[in-house]
Amino acid sequence: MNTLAEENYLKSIFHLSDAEESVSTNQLATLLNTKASSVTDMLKKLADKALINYTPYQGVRLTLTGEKIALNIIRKHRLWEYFLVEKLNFKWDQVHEMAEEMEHISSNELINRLDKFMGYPKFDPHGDPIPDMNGQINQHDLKLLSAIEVNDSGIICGVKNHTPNFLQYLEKQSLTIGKTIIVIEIFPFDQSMVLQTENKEVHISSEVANNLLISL
Amino acid sequence: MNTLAEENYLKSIFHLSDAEESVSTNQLATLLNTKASSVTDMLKKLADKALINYTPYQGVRLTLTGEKIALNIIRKHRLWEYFLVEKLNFKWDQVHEMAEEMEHISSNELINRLDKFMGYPKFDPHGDPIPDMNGQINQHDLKLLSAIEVNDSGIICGVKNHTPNFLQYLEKQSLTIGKTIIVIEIFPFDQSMVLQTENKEVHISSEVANNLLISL
DNA sequence: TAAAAAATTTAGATAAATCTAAAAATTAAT
DNA sequence: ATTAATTTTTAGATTTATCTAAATTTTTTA
Ligand SMILES: [Mn+2]
Ligand SMILES: [Mn+2]
Ligand SMILES: [Mn+2]
Ligand SMILES: [Mn+2]
Repeated sequence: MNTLAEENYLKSIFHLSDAEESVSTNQLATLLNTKASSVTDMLKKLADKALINYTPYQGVRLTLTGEKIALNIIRKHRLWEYFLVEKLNFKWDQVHEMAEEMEHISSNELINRLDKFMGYPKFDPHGDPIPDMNGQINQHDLKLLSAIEVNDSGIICGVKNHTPNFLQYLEKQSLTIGKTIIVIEIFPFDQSMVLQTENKEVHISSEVANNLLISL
Repeated sequence: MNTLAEENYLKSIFHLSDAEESVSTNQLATLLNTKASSVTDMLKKLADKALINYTPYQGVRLTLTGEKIALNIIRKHRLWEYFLVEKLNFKWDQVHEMAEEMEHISSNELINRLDKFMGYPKFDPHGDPIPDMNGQINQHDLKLLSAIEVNDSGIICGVKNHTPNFLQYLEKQSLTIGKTIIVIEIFPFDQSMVLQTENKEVHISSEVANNLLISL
């Protein structure tokens, strides 16, 4: 149906999209590790296929069809990540690259059966919601840890940064999905924070606080 | 490491190889649904990479490195087929095309964990042996049903033809892996056969007998 | 064993996805 | 409101895997 390159562009456009602004050529070039000229070429092709709305120099938005396809790829990515962690016992920092390949396995029948096999999980190992077969996402609203106050408490429900380094750091500090934390102190100098976790106090940088998603 | 096209060529060369003769350009073109000239181009590339021994006009053989790679792809193919049938409840005639995609997922760590997860199966849903992580195959020697005599009995252990049509036919006749059969009669006119299966007599064509592998 | 047939390779093109360098358009700054 | 900086697009190449048509080599047949 669509090539591997096209699928990766659609997924990236989806991830860069927000309600207000359209996605720029350079944003895509950065995320996809490619050159702006290559992006322009691909945008023309995706526009020809009616998967994006593209006005030269004005960036792009996904069409409804394009969004459906993007959500299906993300569904596959997250279900495979869940499989790798829950069934094959990989750590949460090991699965992203494998899922980048597996998300392109084409069969929807396969992914729907995998979904059933695992009991229809709602979130992937990084706390990201898994779209259902109709593209519906169970979106709960989360706050960045850096946006909450001293004495507030909450549950870690997601990460913004998915790099193995960050995930390994969190694992080591027991700052993993589902853990409850309380903000004990915020140092105004560098916005670093002291957290009370289930068994100990942890001092984290603002960089870390900026990449942890909390449900209050 | 190797491209998808390269992997498919290596696998095809492996499947077409036998002890005596080398594999010809045309054999590969037929199996891969491509043109002889395309095959020649690829053979040069694989020879440059030292994955095959190629003498123009004389066909090819895999090098030891090439064979290792081919066996690893076949291992992945068969383990994924086993997964699809045993864990996701697909029928044996539904899994081949999906496995054609999945065999190219690169991680060996993944495939080794999948192997463990499933309890180190020795044969895929079609009775084909699954190479272990060192490329060792548990080869038991099977005979074509068409090569055995009246009153001989045996167990169905494999199929030579893997098309959905053939597999669906076998399913319907209860001629599936593990079933015991006895040859009741062979008609000299067309080499068709009457078999005694566990619950009934079945009359099969020589075409069918030519594609069923039996252990005596 | 020479001609005919078949198999294989070479030459030259094409489509997809990428690149560099240059041109054009947009945005920001004086 | 010009000029300067930034962003984006166009033009022209490159790489990979294909293809068709023609040339070459091998094999078969008479
Ligand atoms: Mn991921
Ligand atoms: Mn994830
Ligand atoms: Mn198969
Ligand atoms: Mn099989």
